[in-house]
Amino acid sequence: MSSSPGRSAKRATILDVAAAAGVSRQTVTRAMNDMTGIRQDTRERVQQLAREMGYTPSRYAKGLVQGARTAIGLAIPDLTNPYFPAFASSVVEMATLRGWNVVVDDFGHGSGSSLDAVKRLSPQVDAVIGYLGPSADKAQALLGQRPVVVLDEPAGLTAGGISFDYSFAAGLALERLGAIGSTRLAYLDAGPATLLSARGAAVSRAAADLGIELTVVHSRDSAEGARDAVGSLVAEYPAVDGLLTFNDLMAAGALKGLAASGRSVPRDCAVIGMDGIPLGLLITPELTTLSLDLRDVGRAAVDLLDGLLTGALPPYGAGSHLTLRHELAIRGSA
Amino acid sequence: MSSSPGRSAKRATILDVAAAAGVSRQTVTRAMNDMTGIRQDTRERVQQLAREMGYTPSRYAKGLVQGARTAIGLAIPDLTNPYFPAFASSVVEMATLRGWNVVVDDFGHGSGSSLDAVKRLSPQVDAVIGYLGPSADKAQALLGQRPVVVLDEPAGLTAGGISFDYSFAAGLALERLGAIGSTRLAYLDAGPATLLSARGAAVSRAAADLGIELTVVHSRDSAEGARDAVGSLVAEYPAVDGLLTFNDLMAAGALKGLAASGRSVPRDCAVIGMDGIPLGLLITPELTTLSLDLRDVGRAAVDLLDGLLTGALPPYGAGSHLTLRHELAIRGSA
DNA sequence: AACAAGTTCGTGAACGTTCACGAAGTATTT
DNA sequence: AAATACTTCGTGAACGTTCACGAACTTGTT
Repeated sequence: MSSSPGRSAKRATILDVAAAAGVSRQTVTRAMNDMTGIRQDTRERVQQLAREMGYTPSRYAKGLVQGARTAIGLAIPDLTNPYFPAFASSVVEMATLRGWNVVVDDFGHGSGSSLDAVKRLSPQVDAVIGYLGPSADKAQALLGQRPVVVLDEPAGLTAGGISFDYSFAAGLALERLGAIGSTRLAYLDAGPATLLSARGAAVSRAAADLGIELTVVHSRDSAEGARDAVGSLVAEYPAVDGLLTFNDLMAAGALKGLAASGRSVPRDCAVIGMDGIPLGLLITPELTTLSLDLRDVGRAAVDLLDGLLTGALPPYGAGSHLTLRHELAIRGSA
Repeated sequence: MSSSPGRSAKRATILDVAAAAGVSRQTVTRAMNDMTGIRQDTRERVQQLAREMGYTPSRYAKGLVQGARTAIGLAIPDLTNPYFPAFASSVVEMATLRGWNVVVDDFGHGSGSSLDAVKRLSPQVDAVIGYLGPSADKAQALLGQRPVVVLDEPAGLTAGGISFDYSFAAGLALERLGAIGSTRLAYLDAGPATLLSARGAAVSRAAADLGIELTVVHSRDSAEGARDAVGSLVAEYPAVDGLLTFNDLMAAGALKGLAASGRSVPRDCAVIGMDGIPLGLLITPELTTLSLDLRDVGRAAVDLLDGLLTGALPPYGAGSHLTLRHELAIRGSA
């Protein structure tokens, strides 16, 4: 059926090219890899022939004999949320510095869970860094001995991990809101209303400890979701004068929601985001946020993985888990 | 020197595990891959042993015998510019649908050129999609027979390509600016002042054709660069009342620059961006832009690559190059 | 013309795994 | 107790490449 010329069947191998050129394997190797010890005209003839036959050396055979280049997998929930590319960018940079390749899998297209991502990644990589969520332990099991660095989950489930001190962050935010006189506070969490995120839990606890009234509302993890949720929030709870959000993207949406409801930020209602992505500096007002240096996070993840891969760091041991702290970046919104 | 226990030296192979367990290769294979035909207790014993010895099957050997999974490389100038993750997200999604893996390389860390990225990618992938710029032909040479889909470059240099009809886009933008009464126009290009980008050339030509006055200024391809450049622009050319930018990120910066200079958008000066990234909806005013459906771009790139890989599409032939058109998304800024 | 030195090329082995098949052992039936 | 069926395991071959080494050919020197 296919009218494509002499295709399919099987890929051409080095032996096919050698036979066609009337030379040996080794000569073809020399021609393809620009090695020495081959006459110029044969080199060109072989290269030409290889091109015509559509020959490409098998990276598997090559890797087998030459020893492995290390490749790591990066499992990301949603490249559409600007937090993750910022993180990914830093991981890719640090990995490239070490000569590693990075295979990226984005499991946010409704196409599945982090576990599916790890399954797809598994045959191609020596290790994984990712936001794997609660199924991190299953991912580790899937990868066997290969190290995994999980972000934003409790220690111990995987070989390595990085988490964040949300109690600390929540304290900073509540302190700031108190300082500027906000007393009727709300927190906008990501995810279904039935489930409180780790960030949400920390904020609730911190508020309770300080005896501060806090309304918790929920929306999808997106700017649009946040905008709509904030619209409902101010309708039901008009007195709200301080808002903390799950992340910066939702804070941006919240800003739009507040504007649509005729509230001025920060005069009527202060807003604090979380994570400190560059987007925060482009919106109006500029976003006050609990900031994280994403380059540091990426660097820390890759450093950890490096230690795990070389064996310098004990898996599951001390030093293989890191806790980072946000700092408060005060800008226009609170 | 290293005090890590029994590490380094060489990776454990399947034979090491087999010897340690007193069984054969094949039995280890059966244990590791959860295959049938093995007793439960030997399976567990082997798995346990493998874990202790730090054994991980070589993906090269596995790939060699099982036949290749296809992996594609994605070469991106700068993951920090929100345009590229939006594009990357779509490529990753489409590739995942086909069961491909995606190796991402970001060459924007000052660490080098697109050619370096392709060099790093080459040993790991079967094909490349990327914004390779003018050195696309060299990249193709590097990859030999393997297909390359280049974005935003003229046809013919590589096996496949996708470009954009900037004349058409420029026409749309100038028409809109005319319709809302802007007559003293400026265009903010990315890159050094000595070089006019393809986008810039198209805008200049369109303006000349229409007999419209157009001032061209330059800045780095970043929001900050654009903000500063627009500050200088309004200082030197106070009458400017319409601004077109290289892309949306720079438009966002321009908006900040105009605000800092006390100009109201769109009243004092209208602004039109390019590419239609989601960010445009989060800033104030919402950005009028020459919009591209980035999911379409990613889909088109992967479709093209698929055709080239299977041989359904002739390399360098008709149908292996696509030209897409922007459409005008009218929002608040113009 | 003979020898040395350099250039060009080819052959066996190895990389680590899975596949196809056959051998041995164990349970089930007659 | 023998025959059968099933379970568990092992062995040769193959995947496609590069490395180490040696053979053949070419050129230069005495």
